[in-house]
Amino acid sequence: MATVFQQRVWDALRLIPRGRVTTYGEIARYLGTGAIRAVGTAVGKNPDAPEVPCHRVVRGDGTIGQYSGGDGVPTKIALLKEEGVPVANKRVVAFDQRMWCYSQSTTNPSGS
DNA sequence: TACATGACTATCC
DNA sequence: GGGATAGCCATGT
Repeated sequence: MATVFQQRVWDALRLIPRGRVTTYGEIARYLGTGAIRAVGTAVGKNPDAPEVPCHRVVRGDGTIGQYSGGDGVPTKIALLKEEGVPVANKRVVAFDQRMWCYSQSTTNPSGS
């Protein structure tokens, strides 16, 4: 049984566009909470369905982190590469540029 | 209700 | 730069 918290986390994952990645902290902030640990737990308990790109979630420092399903981390890396996100040494290449920010989709990046 | 666990992050050595 | 410890919130037993 999935809790509301988990459903919110999975919903946030669906907002991540293909070829882009985000961090657990960003999701936690998007949900309006600092439960980073809880976010990671929720993501790990996701049904692993293609509707929930859990592989697009990496750690705050750009490392792949962990993954459940397939061969684990190797599968996560493979999926990211397939979407156009190069990964080297278990770390996202140009992570800072591929980091997805929910704020940029709700606010004007150009600012005032 | 209380304790232990976890796909994390930040700090200290 | 790398390894270990503490803090954090939600979940499961």
